[in-house]
Amino acid sequence: MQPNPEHIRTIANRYAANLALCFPLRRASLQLARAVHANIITFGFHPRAHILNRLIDVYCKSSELAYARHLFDEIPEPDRIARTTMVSGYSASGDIPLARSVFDETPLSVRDTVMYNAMITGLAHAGDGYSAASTFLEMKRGGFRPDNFTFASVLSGLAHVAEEERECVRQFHAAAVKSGACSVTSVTNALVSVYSKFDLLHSARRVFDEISEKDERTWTSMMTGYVKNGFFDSGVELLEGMMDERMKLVAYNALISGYVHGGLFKEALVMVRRMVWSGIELDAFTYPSVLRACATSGLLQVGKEVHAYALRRGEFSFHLDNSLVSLYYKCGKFDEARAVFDKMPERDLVSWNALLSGYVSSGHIGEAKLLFKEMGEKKNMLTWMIMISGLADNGFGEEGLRLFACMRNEGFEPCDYAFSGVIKSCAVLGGYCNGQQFHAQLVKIGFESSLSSANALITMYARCGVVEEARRVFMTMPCKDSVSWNALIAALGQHGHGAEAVDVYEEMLKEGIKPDRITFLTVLTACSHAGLVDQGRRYFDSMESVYCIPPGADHYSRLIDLLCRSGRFSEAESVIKSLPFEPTAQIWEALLSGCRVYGNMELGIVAAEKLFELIPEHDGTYMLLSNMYAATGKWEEAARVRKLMRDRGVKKELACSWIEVETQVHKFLVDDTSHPEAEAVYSYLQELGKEMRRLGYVPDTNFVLHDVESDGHKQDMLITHSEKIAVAFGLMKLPPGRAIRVFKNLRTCGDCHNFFVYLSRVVQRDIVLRDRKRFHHFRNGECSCGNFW
DNA sequence: GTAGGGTTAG
Repeated sequence: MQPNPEHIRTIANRYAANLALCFPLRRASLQLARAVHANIITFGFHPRAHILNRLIDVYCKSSELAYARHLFDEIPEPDRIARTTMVSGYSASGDIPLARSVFDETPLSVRDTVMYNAMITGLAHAGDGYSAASTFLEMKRGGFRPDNFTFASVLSGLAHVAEEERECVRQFHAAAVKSGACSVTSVTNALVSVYSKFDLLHSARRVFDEISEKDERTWTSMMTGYVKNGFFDSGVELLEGMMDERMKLVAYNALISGYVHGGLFKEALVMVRRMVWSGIELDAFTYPSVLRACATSGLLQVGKEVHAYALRRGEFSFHLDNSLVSLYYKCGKFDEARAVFDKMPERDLVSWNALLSGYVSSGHIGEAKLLFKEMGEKKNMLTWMIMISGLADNGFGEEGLRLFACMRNEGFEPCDYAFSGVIKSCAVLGGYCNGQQFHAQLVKIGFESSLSSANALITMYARCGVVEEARRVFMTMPCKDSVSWNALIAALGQHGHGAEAVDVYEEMLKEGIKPDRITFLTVLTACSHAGLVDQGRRYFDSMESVYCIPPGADHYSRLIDLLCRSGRFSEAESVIKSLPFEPTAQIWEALLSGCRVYGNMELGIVAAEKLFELIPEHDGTYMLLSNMYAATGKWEEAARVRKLMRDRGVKKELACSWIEVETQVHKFLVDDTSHPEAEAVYSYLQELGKEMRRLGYVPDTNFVLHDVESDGHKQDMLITHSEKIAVAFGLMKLPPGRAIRVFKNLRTCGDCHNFFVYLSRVVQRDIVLRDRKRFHHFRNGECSCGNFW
C-alpha cells in the first residue's frame, strides 16, 4: 500500500518537529521516513529541505545509513545541516571513510563549527586521536572557532594517542582554558578522563577538585581513573566523601567494574553488598559487572540471586540479559541460558553471540550451527570468530578453514583474534601449508606479535609436527603470557622432548610466571612421555601445596598415565583408591591403556569393567580390551569382547587419515577407494610393501582384528590401513626431500609403525605421523619415540 | 545537525 503524497505531506509536517524526541516516536518516524522515501521513488514527491533533513537524521539514528544516503543523494544541493547530519551519522556508526568523504566534499564556505565537531567526534570515537587533533588544527587555520563541543571531543580523542605524546594533553588543556571552554563540565570531564588514562592522576584530581558542578560523568571519570590504575583505596576514599545518592550509585558502578576488570571478584561482590546496605539499589550498569564476577568465579548461586533481584525490579536491558545468558552457560546451565535468551523481549547481536559461544564452548556444535545459520546477515567479526574457533576446538578444522574464507568473502577483514581461530583450525587439521600462509599474512599486516595469534601459531606448528618453528615463534615474541609458555611446553612434550619441556617449565617459574592448571597438564604429559616419573610426581604434588591449584580429574588421569607407563601399577592403584572424588572415565582409560602396554590383564579388566559401566557407548574400551586379548593370542576372548560390542550396538569409530598437499587436504578411510587417484595409490602401496618385505619387514597380523581365516588375507587388510594410504599418497605427490606429515583420528597400530620405520629408510624421507595420542617421527629407519606405544 | 563516563558476547 502506497500512502498518497498529500497524506504524507501532512504527517511529515506534523512529525517533523518531534522526530528526534523519544523512542516510540522515533520508531514511528522510521516508518514515516520509509513511506516518504517510497513516495519519492514512485511519485516524485519532494518534501521541503528541513523535513528531508529530519528524515535523514531518523535513518541515521536508526542505523539505516544506506537509506539515509539514498535520501541525501536525492537532494540536488544539500545544505550545511544535511551534510552535518550525514557526517555525524557515519561518524556514529564508525564509518570514518564515508564521514570523511561527505565532509571533504563540503566547500569551506559551507562548513561551520558544528560540522567540524561532528567530524572530530567521529575520529575521536574511532580512536584516531591524531586525525582528531589535526582536524582541530585545520579548523583553526580555516578561521573557525572551536567551542565546548570541539574541546570535549578532541580531548577524548587524545586518550588514544601514544604514551610519548601525552604532553599534548596539557597543551590542549591550556588552549581550552584560554578559550574559556574549561568552565563547562563536559570539557573538564573529558580532561579528568584523559589525564587518568595517561596515569596523570594528580592532574586529573586537580581538574576534578575545581569542577564546581560535578555530574555523573565527573564522578565516574575520576573513579575510573583511580581503579583502572589500581588505586582502589583512593577510589573507596572518594566514595566515602560523597553525599548525593545518584552520584554515589555511578561511583559504586565504576568502582565495582574496576574490581571486576582487575580480576578482584570477591572485592567487587563485597562492594555490591555495601552498596545495597547503604540503601542504594543496583542499576542497569551494575548488573553486568556483578554477573561477570559471578560467572568467572563460578558463583552460580549469587548470580541467581542477582537475577531474582533484577526480575523483582522488572528491569530490562540488553546488557542485563546478555550477562545472564553468559552467566548460565559459563556455569554449565545451558537450559537456563537458552531460557533467558528465549524470554528476551528483544535481542541484539551480543545476545546471539553470547548464546552461540555458550553452545560452542559446551560442544553443542549442532545447535551452534543452526543458530549461526539463523543469524543470517546479522553477524559481526566476533560471530565468525566464535564459530571458527569453536569448530576448531571441537575438531572441525576443515570447516573452520572454510568458514574463514566465507568470512573474508563477506567483506570482514579478520582481526588478530580471528586469525588465532583459523590457525587453531590448521592445528587441528595439521594444515602446515595453510598455517604457514596465515602466518605470512599475519606478518604482512603486522599482527605477528599479537599474543593470541602467536600463541595459536606455537600450537599450530607443534601440532603439525614442526617443533623448531613452534620454538622460533616463542623466541621472537616480545611479550609472553602463561598461554605462550604452556603452548611451548606442550609442543616439546608432545614430540618426546620431555626433559627440555621440563627445563622450559623451570625457566617459566624463574621468570615469575605463575603456572596454571593447564601448565600442569602439559608438564605432566611431558614427564609421562619422557618417562620422568618421579619428577612428574613431584610436580603433581606441588600443585596444591605450592600453587593452591587443586588437581582435577584430568590431572589425576595424567598422573595415572605417568605411573602406568613405567609399570608402577600398585602406585597407580593406590592413587585411584585415595582420590578425593569418584574416579572418572578418563582416569580408568589412562589405567586401561597403561595395562595394555604391559599386558596387565588383571587390572586391565577391572578398568574395562568400570568403563563399560560409565561409558558403555564408547568404542575405545572394547577395542583396547579386545586388542589386549588378541596381543596375547586369546582370540576367543577377543572375539567375545567384539561380540559384546556388537550386541550393545556400539559402532567403531571409522579410522581416517589425512594429508595436506599444497594447502589441499586429502582424506582416506580404511580400504578407501573413493579418492580419485585411489587405484594408483594402491598399486604404489603394494609395490612399496613388496620392496620392504625384501628388506626384512614382516607384516604383524596380530593387529588385524577382523575374523579372517587366511594369513594372506590379513596382510591385505593391513596394507589398506588409512595411514599407509595417506603416506603413499604423500610420497607420490610431494616433491622429493619434503617431509610427509600424516594425521590420523585414532591411534595407529604397531604394524603401521613398523612399516613406516622401514619405509623412512627405503624412500629416505622424514615421515611424521600424528595419531590420536601422540607424534611419531620416522627418519632413516628409526622412530624418535622408540617403542610405538 | 555536534560533546564528556561507566556495562554485555572471545
